[in-house]
Amino acid sequence: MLHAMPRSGQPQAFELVLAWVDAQILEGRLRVGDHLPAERELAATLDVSRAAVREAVRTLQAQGVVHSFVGAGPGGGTVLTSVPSRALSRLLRLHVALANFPLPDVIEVRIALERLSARLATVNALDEDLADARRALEVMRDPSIDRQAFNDADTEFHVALATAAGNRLASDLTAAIRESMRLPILDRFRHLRDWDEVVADLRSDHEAIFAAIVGRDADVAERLVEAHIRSAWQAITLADGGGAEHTRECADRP
Amino acid sequence: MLHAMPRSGQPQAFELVLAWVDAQILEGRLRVGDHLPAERELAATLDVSRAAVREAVRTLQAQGVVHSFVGAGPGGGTVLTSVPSRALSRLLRLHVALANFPLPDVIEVRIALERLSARLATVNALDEDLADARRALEVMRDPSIDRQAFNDADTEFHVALATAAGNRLASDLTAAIRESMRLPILDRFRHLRDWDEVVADLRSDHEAIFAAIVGRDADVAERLVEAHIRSAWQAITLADGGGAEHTRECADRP
DNA sequence: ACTCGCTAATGGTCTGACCATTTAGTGAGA
DNA sequence: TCTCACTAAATGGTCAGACCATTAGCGAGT
Repeated sequence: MLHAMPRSGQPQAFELVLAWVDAQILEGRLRVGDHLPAERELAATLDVSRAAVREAVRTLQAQGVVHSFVGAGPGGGTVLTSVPSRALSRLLRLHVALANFPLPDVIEVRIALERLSARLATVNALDEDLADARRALEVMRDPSIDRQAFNDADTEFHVALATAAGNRLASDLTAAIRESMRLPILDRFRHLRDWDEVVADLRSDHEAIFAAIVGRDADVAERLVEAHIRSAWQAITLADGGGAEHTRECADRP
Repeated sequence: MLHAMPRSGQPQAFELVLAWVDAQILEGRLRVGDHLPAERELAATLDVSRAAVREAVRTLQAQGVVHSFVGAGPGGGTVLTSVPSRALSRLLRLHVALANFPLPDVIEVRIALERLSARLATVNALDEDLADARRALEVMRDPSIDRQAFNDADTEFHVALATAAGNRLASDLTAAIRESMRLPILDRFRHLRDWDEVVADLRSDHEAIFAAIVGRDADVAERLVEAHIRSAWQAITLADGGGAEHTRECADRP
């Protein structure tokens, strides 16, 4: 049910390797921090070529399950990791770019997740957990900040709240969603006419959300987060000069 | 910021290919349904080996972005797809198995997502959109149903609601989360003592949720969904005979 | 006891070959 | 002219074997 089957019923060579690793993980023989057998050894064990093993490793790497290091001894080899956020980010980003996930859908999910995070942060977060969020607020207070830097600090604020909430899945998804929307948001930011007005609203939204969380008012925090995300999205979609509508997410990386 | 850098500053060969594909997608030159250049051709274009291209393709495949077909002509080649749900499922399943995402965290996110889906389904879903959910309800009404079949119908019910809600990201995430919890849930099901009582509760929960949705009462639907998920989780975690606690997700696939 | 250098093991990469599958064209036969 | 079988080409799938850069560990020499 899980893996795509090729034309015939035979699993592909790299799927054999994936199935082997799956089984090891499921049966608890492989845990985070453990080393996979060396590529040549695993290839010999499973009677496939080393190329097949490497393709499987790439698959696992794309899922954030392993990370490879060159060199001999304990420092080298392919190790089970626990960094799913990068993998989630890349996956979401690609599918948003392909329009498999329409942005309005993403926004709704983002609201649901950040409402959860706001509530959890209100209940669980200690003061030092909120240090990152506080720092992001400081950065956004700078009147001379440019649009990209503001957006990055904005992202950091929301991700910091999600992290402070202590729910790993929620925070990783939140980070992934923000990352997936980075280019579309920057594109709309660029076409904003009343930037100063928008950024003032965003600033006060953030301050109010933060105050509600440190004030331990979960209901208000939840409500403010939802209102903030909705109004911000509306501001950069409806109020733009119309230039963003037909602008395909154009690459601006150096 | 996105891709892991190897030891030195040089990007790895397969990352060159990924970057190229990324750029094509971002600039709109590659859309869903389009063919990637043939592996040999792409290798020549980017001046890397075919093995490197294949590793990149495996990465993209793991992200649900492409699917490969053997053979010449339009029927063959590697094609951009839009099936992120399998990729999401596998990613979540692995990380749940590795305990990178603790199950209680997953449950909280699931509640947030399904509350959203319930609300959206109440507002958006036409009657025919709910046919799958209705069919799953029928299946679960069978008194002689075994635990695995019940769980599969249960999953189908929740996923059908999410699909009827019309939010692709929410439904894909819901499906992925259910899939990632399948083995842990089945394991706990197996150790349940008062199965008949639990299943009766689940049945009535589902019927009530469905009634609230067709009755267009979003608030009630949301509330019922959250209560249902919480009570079901509590029933299979707290009320089990203690056997599930130390049972590592043991494989039961054929 | 310390240092230097060698060796082995690792992943990273490339080359070149062969296979199975599929399409498209081509030619022989009706 | 049409039809069918066959061939050729293009595709991904797989493998074997080589070489490289990096790293850890060991051992000889000081």
